[in-house]
Amino acid sequence: MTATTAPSVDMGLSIEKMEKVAFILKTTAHPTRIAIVQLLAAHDGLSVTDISERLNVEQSLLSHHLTGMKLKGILSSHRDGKNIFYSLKMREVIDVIQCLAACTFL
Amino acid sequence: MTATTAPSVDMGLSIEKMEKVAFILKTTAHPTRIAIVQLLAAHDGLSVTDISERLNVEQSLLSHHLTGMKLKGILSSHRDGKNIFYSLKMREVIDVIQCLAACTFL
DNA sequence: TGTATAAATGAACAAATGTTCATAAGTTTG
DNA sequence: CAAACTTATGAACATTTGTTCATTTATACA
Repeated sequence: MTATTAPSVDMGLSIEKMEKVAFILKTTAHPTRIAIVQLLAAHDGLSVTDISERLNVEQSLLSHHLTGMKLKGILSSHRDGKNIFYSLKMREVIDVIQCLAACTFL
Repeated sequence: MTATTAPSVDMGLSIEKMEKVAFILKTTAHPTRIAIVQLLAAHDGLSVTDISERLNVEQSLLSHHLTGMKLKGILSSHRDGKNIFYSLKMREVIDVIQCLAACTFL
């Protein structure tokens, strides 16, 4: 994105809120990341290898996604021995995905 | 995105659905586009200049967003005289935005 | 201590996105 | 038809995002 001012609106959502919404949408809008959210929604606290195997995504790439999502507040993690376990921090994200997933038109 | 296979999952959402969800999230995940959706959710069928003025976004840039969103099935449009009026086609998108917008933690 | 295992990191690169600017293409009206 | 107005388009460019690969860091365990 190049230097630009956010659009101004008179309506429901404030600019800041809109940007936060956009932020959440963006950080989640990727097949792998959505799969991660879903997986963790069902089984909280999985190790990287767990996730990697279940989703069939290569270690390094997965790690990039995970650390990114953690950085952005979507996930949290803690080490236990050799493994690092990830969990959903921002559980609200699930709602959005379920909401869209439920759409019949898809 | 470079050549990659989508992650496989055993869970709720199929890969195709997940990609469609990602698609919707992505095509909407932008402050201006979210603002457009919101605006059209409230006032259906606005002209480009209308939108441009209300959102304070430059004509050409807005047009790019609008035609993109139309191309992707989010919006529809029809010409009436000099003006072209845009409306929300995929109204489900509103739900997602409202859902996120309502989140108190934002 | 050395080896294996688990995960993160960083450089390099490819591709997608967002933006700007100038210009074209329809439409109305004098 | 020409001038004014409304919207689209396309090239150029900057920025961001996604991916790969090689390497490093951290931990466990023989």
